[in-house]
Amino acid sequence: MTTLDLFQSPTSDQRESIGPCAFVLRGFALPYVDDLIPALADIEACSPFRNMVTPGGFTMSVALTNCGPLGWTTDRHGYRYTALDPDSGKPWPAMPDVFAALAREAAAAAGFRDFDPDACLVNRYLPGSRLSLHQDRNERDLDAPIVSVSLGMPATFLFGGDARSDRADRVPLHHGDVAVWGGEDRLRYHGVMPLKDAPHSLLGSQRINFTFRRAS
DNA sequence: TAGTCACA
DNA sequence: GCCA
Repeated sequence: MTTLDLFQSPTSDQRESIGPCAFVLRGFALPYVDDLIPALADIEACSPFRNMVTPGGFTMSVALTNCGPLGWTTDRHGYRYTALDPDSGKPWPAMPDVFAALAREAAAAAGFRDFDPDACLVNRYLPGSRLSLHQDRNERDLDAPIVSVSLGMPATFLFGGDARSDRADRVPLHHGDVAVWGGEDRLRYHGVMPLKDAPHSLLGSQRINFTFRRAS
């Protein structure tokens, strides 16, 4: 029996290793999609997608919103997690149970037990949207993994090293795929190539990504 | 450097 | 790779 056998999950059709502690779970989110979409509509109704500005003064091509106790935001002064939506002044919408369940199950399938996310960043990519290489390093607890769910149009995920200059692997991500990384891979640089327009049957010309984190 | 640009 |  190999180490991976210990992590087998009945709902995980296919697991790809992209690092010592990093995996792509192909199609893992598919059974959840019918519940995720209406929940997303509720979130968007409370806290609409918006294009935020980075500390460098540039507007992100990716539009975002959040759900859960904490939400990731950026402005001219830096990145941070906030309890309130800066646009509405109200708390971010609650994290739907189905979101938390998916994140927890995916983490477990990748070998990370008891993942309890308090933040879900929701990113919307339109054709041309991209995310340049960056690290997720604004979370208090770096022991918890990152769980990233892909819906809609496919994208090329870039998975680099611990330095920005390290070469990045290109990983295709499709509707329903879930990427999970943590442990020694927790601080690896990653990003998304400019999105190509290839309309998805369910979501049209967009890609939705949920990124679950333990921020505090 | 959660972005953009110039240049090889 | 530079810049800021």
